[in-house]
Amino acid sequence: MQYWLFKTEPDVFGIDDLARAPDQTARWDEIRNYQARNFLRDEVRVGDQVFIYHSSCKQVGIAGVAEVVRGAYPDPSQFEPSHALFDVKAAPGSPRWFCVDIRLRECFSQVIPLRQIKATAALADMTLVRQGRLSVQPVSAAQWQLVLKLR
DNA sequence: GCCAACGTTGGC
DNA sequence: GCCAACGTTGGC
Repeated sequence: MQYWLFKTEPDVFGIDDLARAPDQTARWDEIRNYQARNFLRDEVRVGDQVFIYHSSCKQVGIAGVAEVVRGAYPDPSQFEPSHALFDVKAAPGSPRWFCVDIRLRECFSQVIPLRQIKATAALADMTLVRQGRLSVQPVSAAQWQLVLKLR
């Protein structure tokens, strides 16, 4: 079992939307970055635990925990011509982009601020701190436990 | 809204 | 394969 951090813009789809979804389960889709895609497609497994991170919003930080309940499958949005992220180079037989399904496990009472994570010396090696712009990123077991202590 | 950092595209 | 130009991310 591995740990991950998934980013989202809560104005588009945040942890509250996940909480309201049927069975508190939703497709994690619209990833259009190769590094993130490779993690989703090749390494994210059913049962893996995921931090839900809110970006580009008032309260930037980690909002809660979810669990992967379905492994990688082709992201349907790439095949829909009307979709903003339609990919003309993708075909059902040769998908380029993948998604997974996740279910909410815990919504933190308060978002753990990015500021606080950056201020925690033991978390200085988190990908979140080192590489700001990756939307699917691995989290070590030690980092996972440390972040949970900041709740 | 600014802008740094990073990713992608495309000519050569 | 290089690299300039351009686009996107995302904190502040």
